Amino acid sequence: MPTSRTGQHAATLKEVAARAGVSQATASRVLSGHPATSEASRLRVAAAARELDFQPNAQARSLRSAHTGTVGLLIPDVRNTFFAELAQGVEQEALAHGYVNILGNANENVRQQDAYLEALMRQRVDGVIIAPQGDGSGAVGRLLRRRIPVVFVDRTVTGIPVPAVTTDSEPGLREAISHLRAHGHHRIGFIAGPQTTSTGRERLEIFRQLMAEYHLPLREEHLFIGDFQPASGALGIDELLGTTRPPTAIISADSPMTAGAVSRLHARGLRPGRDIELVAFDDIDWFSLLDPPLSAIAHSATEMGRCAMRMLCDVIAGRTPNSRMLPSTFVARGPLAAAAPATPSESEAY
Amino acid sequence: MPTSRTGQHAATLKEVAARAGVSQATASRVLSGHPATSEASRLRVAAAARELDFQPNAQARSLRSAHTGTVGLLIPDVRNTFFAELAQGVEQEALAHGYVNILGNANENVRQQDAYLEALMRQRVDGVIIAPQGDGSGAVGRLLRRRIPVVFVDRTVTGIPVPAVTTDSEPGLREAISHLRAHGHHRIGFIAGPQTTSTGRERLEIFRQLMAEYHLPLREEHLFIGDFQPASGALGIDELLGTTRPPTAIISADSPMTAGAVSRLHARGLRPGRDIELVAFDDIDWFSLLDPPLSAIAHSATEMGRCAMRMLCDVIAGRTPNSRMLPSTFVARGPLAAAAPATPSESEAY
DNA sequence: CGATTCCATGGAATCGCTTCCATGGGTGAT
DNA sequence: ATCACCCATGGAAGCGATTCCATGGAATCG
Repeated sequence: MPTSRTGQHAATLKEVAARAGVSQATASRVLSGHPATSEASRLRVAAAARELDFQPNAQARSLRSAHTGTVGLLIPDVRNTFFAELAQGVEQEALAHGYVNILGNANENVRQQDAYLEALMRQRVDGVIIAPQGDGSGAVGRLLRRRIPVVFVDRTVTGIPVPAVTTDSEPGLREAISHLRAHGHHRIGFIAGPQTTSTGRERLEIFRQLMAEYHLPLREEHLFIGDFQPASGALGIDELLGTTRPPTAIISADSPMTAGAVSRLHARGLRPGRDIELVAFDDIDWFSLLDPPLSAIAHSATEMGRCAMRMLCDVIAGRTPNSRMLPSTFVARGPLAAAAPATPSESEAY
Repeated sequence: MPTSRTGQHAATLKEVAARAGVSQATASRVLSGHPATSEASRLRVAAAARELDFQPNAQARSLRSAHTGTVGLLIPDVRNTFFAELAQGVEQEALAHGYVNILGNANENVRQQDAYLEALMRQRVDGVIIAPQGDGSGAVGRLLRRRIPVVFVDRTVTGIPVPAVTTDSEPGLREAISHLRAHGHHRIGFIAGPQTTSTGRERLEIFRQLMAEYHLPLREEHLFIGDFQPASGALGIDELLGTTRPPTAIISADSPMTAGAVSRLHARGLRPGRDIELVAFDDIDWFSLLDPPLSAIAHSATEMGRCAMRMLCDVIAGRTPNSRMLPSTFVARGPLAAAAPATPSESEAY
């Protein structure tokens, strides 16, 4: 059992060594698993450490050995379920690799992102996983100049060559649009994310291409650029429904905006899935609890997080992992889940 | 602009001092805002630091000065919106006080909680905010023995005298039960949280007392003990509805269990708020988007987080802040929002 | 004008740990 | 029995900052 130390200050290696009757060097070797130790000293040191309730000082250790055993994870918004799950994925994998995770929340705000990155650099984290925003002009650039291992997750920054794990939004969006068309929707609106983020740009771009490919008319007034936050989803609904020929279906580029959109539709007395079709990017558990349930484009946040952390381990180890794209799939629910008249090929697929 | 250093290694104070043509001591004083510095050296050092893109090494600094500028926040589940918001609150306040926040996720698991606490102690955080579980026998006890500043948030551990900010669940539950009774519900079920957590125990206890106080019959088979996770909410529904005289209303002790409960009710073809009344503890934004919307007991997670962080600052400063209880309120929605026949006093309150 | 005070400064110790290097005893090979 | 080798060990040098203490020049006072 831990001894009667009053706990005034944490025990140091020196004290442990003294108590075990060995040198500091030997004590250090035992405690950090160095092979060149004898059974005898191993036992003595282990006992002393236990008795003194010894916890190595991570600061001192990393000051000397140049790595800290911590990694930083910077996400744009903890309250966004997608990123919360992503964080959980990173964390699980980090723990498995013996890393501690410092989670920072940029609040969809470049300044706060940079402030956090500075803090992470000061903490000398061994690597950083970041879902970046803006261009690489701020702290992201400094990170790279310092040769700190970095992995991008979910988002990227154009022109910055960093391994990334992202979602291939194309298959999910394709299926969604194909479903919508099959169900008779020709005027499809899009509530996009901020064009300062790669996902914001990319999903909008793919949407445009697919609309063209499926020969669906796209009016600029059926596009709304939001900021990935709930309020802008609500605003998007107002804008899109205020047009002369409003869309009959709307795709929203992330779940917080979708929440805002659903809320505003309710306020207008419209029910998504009945009076107007709504498809969300990101599949959040409560979407299926609405009545009718919401169709969504799903991709695994947890898997993305785990993957990013494994990649970061590679970068830290000096390797250069390839970027990865995880698939997205369309989850048809409510009216869209019913068989559509004009798409025999897809129905046969099941 | 930052100079042409290749960024091979981070600049050290020594290099800055050399470039500025002053001693290390002076450079240190300038950079840490010590008053005893001349205008001249202040300018020279600042310039040198900027040119070398100097970032003080937090490890070295805290090795010497015994505080690290980091605090730890340990929550049971990031994916639980309540705790995500709480984390956001803590983080905002921490940032405002110049602290960086290491967020740990215990996953509602005592072992993982203890593993994280060990890591935080190794990192020599200046303080810890924790929503604890279990008794104080594990790492929580060691934390205190080490005299590391600790604040409990949301939950507490009985017998451990640590400042805490918690929710007073009584007013919210009282209003909820009073509303339910006014609307003719006499058989009220309860899906409780794990009895290893203070909130799990407390909410159940208060529920019992209030049922007695309102002269409502309480059957043990209308109580289900879950684990604060979605699956147990679903299980709770099965158990409670499997009784010979099932409850007409159910209160669920947190939002993930509520999500599970709603989901299971759907699967059974029942709609909460219509076929059976359901009231959630924790008010999550999508509750109001269901049809009919879900009534809930609300308390502010963000405020709780901010409050906890302020309290932790007090503890770190050597003060002994008083524990605080934040109020809970009942948000009546759907059928429960309609005026009830038999409660004139409450209706008049508005 | 000489003495006291003040303040910016540099030298050097220190925080707790890791790790290089030299040492010495024990082992296996010849 | 002798030599080479191996391996556990201790001494000591840092890692990069902060901070105490002594110092010397300028400013202030009598």
